[in-house]
Amino acid sequence: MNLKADRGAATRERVLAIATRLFAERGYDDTSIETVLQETGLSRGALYHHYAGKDALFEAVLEATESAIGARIADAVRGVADPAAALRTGALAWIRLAGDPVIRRVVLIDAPSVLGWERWRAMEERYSFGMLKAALKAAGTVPREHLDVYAHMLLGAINESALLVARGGATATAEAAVEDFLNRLLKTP
Amino acid sequence: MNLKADRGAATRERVLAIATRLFAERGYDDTSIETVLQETGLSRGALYHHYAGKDALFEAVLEATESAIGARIADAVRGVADPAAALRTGALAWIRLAGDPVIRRVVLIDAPSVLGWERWRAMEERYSFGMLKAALKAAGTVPREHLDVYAHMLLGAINESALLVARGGATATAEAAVEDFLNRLLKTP
DNA sequence: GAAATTACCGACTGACAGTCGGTTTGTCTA
DNA sequence: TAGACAAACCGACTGTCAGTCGGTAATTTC
Repeated sequence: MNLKADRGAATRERVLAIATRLFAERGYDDTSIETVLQETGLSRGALYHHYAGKDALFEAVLEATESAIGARIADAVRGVADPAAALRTGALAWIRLAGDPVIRRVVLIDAPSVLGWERWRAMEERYSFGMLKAALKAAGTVPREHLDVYAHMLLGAINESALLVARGGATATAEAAVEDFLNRLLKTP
Repeated sequence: MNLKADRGAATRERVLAIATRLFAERGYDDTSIETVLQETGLSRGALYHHYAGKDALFEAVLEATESAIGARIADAVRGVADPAAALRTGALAWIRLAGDPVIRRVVLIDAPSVLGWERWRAMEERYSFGMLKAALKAAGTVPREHLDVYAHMLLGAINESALLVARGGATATAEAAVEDFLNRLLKTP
């Protein structure tokens, strides 16, 4: 079980890479399985052997993307001791990452409606949202009982500004505004 | 031009009401035009005579919904003199409205991906976002150059908590958290 | 009363996601 | 090492759906 398993894994990876590009370029709806087949050179049967359906393929793309984002933000934050500063650094890193069309289209726009809010939230929990909540807790300026709602609101706010930047807004202004926003929020009242 | 125009308008309204219900119950993708035809008793040709396509129908539904939301929030805020208080009142009203499945599904989940971020933003600008920005400006505690980004972040935050409540989260906790959130944000630094 | 406009009809088309009964090709075991 | 087994891969086929188009009927306009 080696040559064969490897071939399967390689195929899955190839499909994933191509599907990622297509989903980012055209969005979920305007990407046909037909196109994925053409670009990968695979047959219908082969594709459906590896991925249960179009949603499953999208979910795999999303999972890989979220994972990559998580790693890059973790990199940016590494070595920042102060929790509030880490939160700020992480948020700014995330905003800059949102310039990437894959992240914008796949993660910020299509994911909630394709997966449904439930599954989308579950995935976010494992990645960006989870990190954010932990950081917020470490900062210690938010009452325990509001932690969850706060983390949601904060993520919503940051994602929204990320979309704004991604849409061609002024990056510098947005970053300054986000810093200001966070400073106000994280101050002990 | 009366009997005829009236009949047309009545048909459009009937379709709109039924489509609204279907989109809210099943979401955009899982609502087929076929079903709309069955439930309205209309023919294909007639439907496409009134609405250019499925997106156009959805957009009409969204427009009507947003307009209704705007009116209800304006109602809630009417008579509140202090801008900051009005902002708080409006935000809480919005969160409560988000319990409605039509609003949750159509406005918060499907709209961005069906219309595309561009057209979605343009519509929000005319309704909730426009109101929010005006209120924020009136409050006067946010630097002018950050007003736009701030309004976006705030709307993102509020929408997110609205989704949380709509998904069955604790309403009271969420409302308290939102109040706290807004209080921190609106304080002059 | 004729021309124009509007509401409405339904068969048809093309695109697409997903299915299914295969064949081929490595892998494990008796 | 033969033969069972499973995984990778194939492509014709099906059902569903959005959208089109050449109509008819009814009403308004001139």
